[in-house]
Parts: sequence; C-alpha cells; structure tokens
Amino acid sequence: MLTIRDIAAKAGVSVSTASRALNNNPRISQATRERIQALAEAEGYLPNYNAKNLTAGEANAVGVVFPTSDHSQTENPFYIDLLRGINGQLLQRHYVLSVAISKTADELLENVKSMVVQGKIKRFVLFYAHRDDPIAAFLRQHHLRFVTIGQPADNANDYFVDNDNLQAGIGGANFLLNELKVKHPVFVESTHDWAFEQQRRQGYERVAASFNVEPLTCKLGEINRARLFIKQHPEIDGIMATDDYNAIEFYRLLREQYHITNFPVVSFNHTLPVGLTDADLHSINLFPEKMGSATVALLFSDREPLDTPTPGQIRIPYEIK
Amino acid sequence: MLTIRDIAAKAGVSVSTASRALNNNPRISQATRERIQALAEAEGYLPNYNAKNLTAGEANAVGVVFPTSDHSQTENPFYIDLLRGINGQLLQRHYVLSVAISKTADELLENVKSMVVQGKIKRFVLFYAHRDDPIAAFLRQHHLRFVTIGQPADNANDYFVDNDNLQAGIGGANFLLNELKVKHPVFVESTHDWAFEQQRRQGYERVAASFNVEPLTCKLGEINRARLFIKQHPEIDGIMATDDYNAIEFYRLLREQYHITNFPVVSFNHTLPVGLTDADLHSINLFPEKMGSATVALLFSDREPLDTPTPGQIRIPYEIK
DNA sequence: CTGTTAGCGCATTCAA
DNA sequence: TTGAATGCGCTAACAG
Repeated sequence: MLTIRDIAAKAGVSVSTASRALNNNPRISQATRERIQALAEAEGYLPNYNAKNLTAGEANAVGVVFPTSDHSQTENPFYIDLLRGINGQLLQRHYVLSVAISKTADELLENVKSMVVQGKIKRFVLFYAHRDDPIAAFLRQHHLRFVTIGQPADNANDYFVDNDNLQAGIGGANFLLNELKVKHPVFVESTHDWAFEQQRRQGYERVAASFNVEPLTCKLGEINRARLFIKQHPEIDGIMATDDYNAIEFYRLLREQYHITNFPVVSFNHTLPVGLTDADLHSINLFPEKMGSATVALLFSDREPLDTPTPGQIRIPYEIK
Repeated sequence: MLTIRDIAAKAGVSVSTASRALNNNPRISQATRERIQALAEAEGYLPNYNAKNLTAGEANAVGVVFPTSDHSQTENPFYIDLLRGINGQLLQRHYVLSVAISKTADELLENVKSMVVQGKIKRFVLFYAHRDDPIAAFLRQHHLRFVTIGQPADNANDYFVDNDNLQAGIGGANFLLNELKVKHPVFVESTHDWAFEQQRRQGYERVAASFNVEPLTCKLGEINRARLFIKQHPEIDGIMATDDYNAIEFYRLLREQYHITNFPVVSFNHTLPVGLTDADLHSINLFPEKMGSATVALLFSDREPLDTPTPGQIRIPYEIK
C-alpha cells in the first residue's frame, strides 16, 4: 500500500512537507507543492481515511438517520432519491455516507450515539422532522451539525431543507382549477396531520377562496367514513391530495360510486410508475434529489458559506406538469 | 474523551493489559479481564473506531451498493427493508453501514474504489445481481467479500441471498388456482427479462401444466400491445404478476374493457399500501428484512460459520395470504 | 499472565 | 520554506 512516506521518499522530501503539499498547507512553496501533488497523482497515491480521521479527531462521514416507524411505505422512493442527491455531493468532498436505520427508537439512538462517540461523525441528516425527537436533542446537546428533511415543528433554530409546501399547494390548486377546469375540488390528506400536509392544504384553501369555491377536505382514515363523505359530496369533480397514494385511494373510492373517466387529480411526490391509474393524474415533482444536494450544502455551510437568503433554511422549488 | 489509557490508569495496569482485557484476548487472567471490563463499563469507556481501524487495517464498515439506473421505482420499498435487516445485524457486530449510490456507473465504481482503497472497507453488499458488473469484478479482483441480493446470472461462485422464486411462483400459482378458483390465469411480467421473473414464471407454468391449463404470458411494455392482448384473451379470470405494480397496471387495462369486480390477483413484494386497489390482491411477502439479516450472516461467514446446506447461498421463504 | 516498546498513516508542533 | 520529533488511540510483538 502506497503511503505518504513513499511519496515523500520518491520526492526526496520529508513526510511533513509531503503532507503539507498534499493538504494545500500555506506554509510551503508553490513549486514543491505542485511537484509533489503531480508525483502523488502519477503514483496513484490516495490517503488512508482511518489515519486522517484519527489525527483529525473527526470522521469523513455524514450520518443519515431514517425514521423508525414505517408510516413511510409511501415515502420510500423519496428516500432513495435523497440518498442519491446527498451522496453525489459527499463524493466531491471526499466524504462517505453512513446510515442509521432501525425498528426501535432506542436502538436507533444507540446507533447514532455510537456514530458520534466511537465513529467521531460530526454531521448528520435526519430524514424526518419530528417534535421532541431524542436524536435531535442528543445532537444539539453535543453541538453537532445536523439538517432535517422537512421543517422542524418545534425548534426554529434547526437547519432544514424543505419544499415550499404552501406555494406548491397554491400552484397545484391553481393548476387544478385553471388548467383542469375543476369546479368542486376536494382536498385529501392522511390522518397524521403532518406539517407539510397542513401547509399544502393552506395553499389549496387560499386558492379556493380566491375562486370563491367552498374548500372541502377529506381525511383518509377509516374507509367507510370516506365512502360516506363521497356520498355526501356528489359534486366533487377533481382531487387534490397530499401524496400519490392518498390520491389513488380516494379516486378508487370515488369510482366505486360513480362512473367517471379522465378524472382530474393533482397530487405530490411523483412517485408512481406511469400507467398505474387511468385518472388524469398530475403529480407535483418535489425534486428530492435536489433536496439532497441542498442538504449537504447546508451541512457544510460552516466551511463553505452559501448564499441563501435565510441561512439554515433552503426551500426547493416544485414542478407540475 | 475517555481513552484506553484512562481505563488502564484507573485500573492500575498497563495499556496493553487493558487492551487485551477489552478484546477478550486469551493471554490474560480471567480475574483482571472481568475487573477491567467492569471498570470500563462503569466509566462508560467506548473505543475509538478510527484508531481501531487504523491498527486493524480494516474498517468496521460494510459497503452497500445500490444499482445505478433507476429501473427501480418499483423496488425501492424493498431496499429500505433490506437496509433495516442489514443494519440490525451490523449493530450487533459493532459495524457500520456505508452506502454507495450514484447516477452514473463510473461514479459508482469510483465510490466503491474509494471505500476499498481509502476507507479500507472489506465487505460489500450489492443490491442487484447484474451480469458483467464492473463493481463485482473489482471486488473479486481484490479478493473482497461481497454478497449480492438476487442470484447472480454469470458467476456461480458469488455469494448471494435470494428468494426461492421458483417455489414462490409455484406457491402463488397454486394459490390462484386452488384457493381463488381461477381457471384462466394470465402471467404478467416486465420487458426486462429479469432472472427472478423467469423463475417465477417457471413456477407458474409448472402449476399450469399440472392443472392442464394453457399457460399465458403478457409482457407489459407498449401499452396498446397489452390492450390488444387483453382483447384477444377474454377468458382471463385471474392475474399472476411479477410485482405489485405490474399487477395493478394490467388490472387497470383489464378494467378498461370489462366490468369486473373482486378480481383475483396474486403478485409479489407486498409493497403497496392497502386500499390502493379494489382487486382481490394477494401479494406474496418475500421478507426483505430477513433477506438483509441473512446477507450479513453470509458476509461474516468466514468468522462465524453458518449452517446453511449450500454455503454461500441463502434462500428466504415466502408467505402468501 | 503482564509490562515495555514499537508502529499503524498522517498532521502538526517546534526548530532550523 | 523545510525537516525532525511527537502524538492521535489502539494493538501486537517481544520480554520478562
């Protein structure tokens, strides 16, 4: 294995100069720096991360924490794209992506603690934004940098990356009413009261008001309640849902009672394969991969100042078509 | 930070004895071992991984490699469960899960190379089983241990974890014909000719033969071809599909042409939220989390001998209900 | 069984 | 600007 000693030897310098040259330390001449870097490149020298990490006291890794309970069957595609976006950025920085995922909250916390204490990982991404989260608390307490995916409900100072859910809600509702000519849209959401659902609903309600239509919301919980809801609202001629699955489920219930065709639907996440439904489905793309990239930017903003208006927050735009 | 020196000092022994005690080295007395372990436990001592890794010349990490191109919208939920299964096992072994994921094959290979050369990672899991895979080639060449998810097509010596797709195909087809009383089942697959699809189809065909029904297969590619297929086969009264998405899509096309209700469907992966379809959907659970656990068992089988009939191969059973 | 010493690969202090 | 020496935390070879 090629070490820095070998490079130093071949260059006829000491290890410390080699080290300085390779790390762009200012205390070295331009000439030898370039000479040694060229040599290292030519020889195919690559530093040993474990050694670097040991001296640095910090690992070149970012911990990505998945939520425990799987409410998330529906969000999974999102996670993979997030990973892709994050790792793309990490590669450039010679960082590695380390995952904490577990069924139980206790085990997950242990996982993160071990990453911090034993692994010397100092930067984390939380793939959720729960309130009273023990992991976030632990990270705060240790003054470690972390970014949540989604706006945190309880701590305004946390860094986060999110969509502009309000704007996306407005955009989606406008699309439904303007482009798809819907007169009586229903807003469909889960029973979880997620923050992003409420924000999207607000957008919907705002647009509804401007169109002078009565806002109408259905929580998708007990199925017979939803069926009843549909019976009571035969006027519904379009769906806006907080995600693709809610949209498809409500649409299915609608079709149980009415014969409909080419039914206008706007939803979020762009997560279903085409051809899965015959509704006129327009799913808003939230660009999870871009969210991943932005997350890393925020995560390293102490080293690489960024130019967002609100430092600590990034909002990714949406696209509907 | 608490180091092994501190523990040694408090115990009144040298660092090396402390090290031996903590690593269950045989060359130490039972008494001091227990004493020091108790002390370390009490003081909350935890070893620094970077230091351990440096001396060991090997990282306590397993590299998990995702496939590049996303044919995989449909398989993503599977990935998350795999991660969960893998990480659950890694935690017990004080190992960490490191992810390689990228859009381009070149970048992915660089990612893995870096993990090996710079990160000293020696064990990998490939979330795919492609033929002529450059990453598998690289790992083989460096004599590193890796396990693929899915039976590799081209290299019989590779370790893998898979489902028993043939048996599952048989089980699914039997369920469709016996329990759901289907007389004219159609087998629906993608245009990819994945190995697992072919194996499941074989199971279907074998059962069809035993029931004296003509096997019938539809590749779900160009949509109008599928529509035509359906028109030509009005006798179809049940679906067996290689995954939930194919099942739902074919079912949708069927409903375009016929009024059907409570239609029997058997598919794989158990990946859709309930309530998404009104077909009588029975999705075969392949226990991806168990696959993850088994993967780790295989990955460490050099240290911890396992008791599978065929070393290097593990097949996870399925469940249908 | 235990302690002393050296070394893993690298960065950094201190001298020169 | 460069080199020699020291240490990061831990394990292992070698003595005793």
